[in-house]
Order: sequence, then structure tokens, then C-alpha cells
Amino acid sequence: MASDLEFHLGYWLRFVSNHVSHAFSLKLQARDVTVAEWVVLRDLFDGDGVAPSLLADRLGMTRGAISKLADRLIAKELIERTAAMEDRRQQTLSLTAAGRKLVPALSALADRNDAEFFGHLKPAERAALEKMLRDIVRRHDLKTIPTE
Amino acid sequence: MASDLEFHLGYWLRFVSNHVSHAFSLKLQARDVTVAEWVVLRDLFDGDGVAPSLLADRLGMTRGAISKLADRLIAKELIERTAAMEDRRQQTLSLTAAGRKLVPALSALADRNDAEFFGHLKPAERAALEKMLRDIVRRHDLKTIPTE
DNA sequence: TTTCATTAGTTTCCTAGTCAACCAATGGCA
DNA sequence: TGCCATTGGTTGACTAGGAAACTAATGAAA
Repeated sequence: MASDLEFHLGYWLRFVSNHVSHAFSLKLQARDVTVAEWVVLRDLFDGDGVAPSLLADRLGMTRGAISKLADRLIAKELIERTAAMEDRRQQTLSLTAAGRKLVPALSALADRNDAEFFGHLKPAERAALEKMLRDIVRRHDLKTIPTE
Repeated sequence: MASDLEFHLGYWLRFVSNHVSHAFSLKLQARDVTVAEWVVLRDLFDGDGVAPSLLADRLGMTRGAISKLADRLIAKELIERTAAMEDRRQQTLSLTAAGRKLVPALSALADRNDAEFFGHLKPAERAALEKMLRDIVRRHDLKTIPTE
């Protein structure tokens, strides 16, 4: 048979990743937060006061997306937008008190979700997986905006 | 510092997966195919003549999404929709000749993309990664539609 | 044999992204 | 000093997908 194409890691990576994210989004629903919003909140949590453009680079999203995402988070009063006074083009996004308070709770949900999907792995396996992912990120310098 | 939340595998999995998929989608662009379309074509390649609902289950998408995706692929003349004559509710999707011809070319692109992101891994590492992903799929029975 | 529940797919509305055009503010540089 | 290129961010048109309402065909039960 000519059938039965080669196994593609990328395929399964996406498949698993989609499921993991989906399960996580269900958990986040209870807190009225989306996965994308969580990622932003998490990023702001350590290293508060971040420029939208930097965020876009780090998270691999476009500036437009960050702009709208920020709007939503502001509407929920989880972050604030403040314009720099030296250069009024620039802004920084930072957590509100409510936002800062929320993050650990969301992090606990992420812990639970991780446990659900990766908890059965032996510590060495987990470590190996983490290392592989980190390596790929490093080797490809996956910090820059992926859309070119 | 209260900062520096725990490392979440799910986070990095999504991050890497998004980049891998994005890089792949750029390669597919040359053939005027999206990643989602590729996944359908690939599925139809071995085991032709598949019901949309089955496809939805297998790929973790809704029936609505498959319905529209099928429309697009039909417009591109890569697949066909044929109604079963015993039960006229049911249909099967199958590759056209052009579709069948295209798949191996796309598969080669997937090979290249895989090599780019995972090629540096030692065979044992690749195998371990593959096994972990397959295990997760199996343990969670990730065949059923993820949205519940 | 009519009616009703069930099943397979489609369609409509909505959300969250991208892309590209846009608007301001700034910083050269003539 | 005034113009223009650059930079930071926003906006509008468009796309893919999810949820839920819908349509059509079937099958079972009265």
C-alpha cells in the first residue's frame, strides 16, 4: 500500500497541545478568563509594566491582537494602560491590584491542568520533555513574532 | 519574591506547537493549502471515503467546522462529497485524483518542517517525545470531540 | 400510517485572531 | 524651522472556528 504516511511529530504536537489548551480554557472559564488573557496576565506578573509591542514579540502575536486583548483586560479591570510622558507614543501595560491577586489562582488551575495531562510522566520524562521544548525555543529563537 | 510562577508544560507545549504549525503553514501556502486542510487530506489519504462526523471526531473539530472545511476543499477540487444512497442523510468525503496526487507533496513539506524543528533531537529523544505524545493521546482518549 | 424522537449535516451568529491601512508622536536632517 | 522617515499603537475588513438553532431523512411506536 502506498498509504500510511510518515509519522509527523508536528502533527501530534499540535493535536495534544490543542487538547491541553482546550481543557485549560474550560477551567479558566470559571474565572471568566481566556487562555490568551492568562498568558498576558502571567507575563505581566513577573516584570510588570511591559510595552504592548514587547508583549507581542514575546507571545508571538501581532500588535493588533495585543491591542484588542489589552482592551478586554482593561474592561475587566485586570490591567491598566499608562502612557509614557517622555514619549507619548509609548505605553506600558501593568496589572491592577485585582489582576495581581488573580494570577496565583489562575496559576493553580494551570498546575492542575498540567497534572492532568503530564502528571503520569516520570520526573525524568517530564524533565526531558521540558528540556526538549526549551531547546527548540532556544534554537529557533522563538521570541520574535512568528508571522513574517 | 512572590514572582516567578511555576513552569507549566502546557504553556511551552502550546508555544512550541504554535510556532511549528505556523512555520508549516508558511510552507503550505505555496500549495494554497491551510494546516487544517492538510490534516483532512492526510486523514482521507489512508482510509478514503470518510463520514464528516467521523472526521470531526478524529480531528477534534466540530461538525460545523468540518462542513465548511469540506466546502473549501471541494471548491479547490481536492475532495468530493457523495451522499450514501441507502441513507441520504449520510455522506462520505473522499479525495479526488488531484487531491490524492497532492498529499505526498504536502507530506514532504511536513517532513521538512519536522526536520527543521525536531531534526536536532537524537533518535532516542525523538522516540521518547513521540511516545509521550502518543501516551497522552491514549490516556485521555483524545479522539472524541474535545468540546464537551 | 401518522407522529415523534433521533441522527447527519448545515447555517447563523459570535469571538479572536491576522493583515494592512491608518494616525500620532518623535527625531533626524536640509 | 520645516519636512519626512520611523516608530508605537489602533482600526477595519476579513477569516476560521465554536455553539446552538435549524433542516432533512430515518426509524420506531401508537
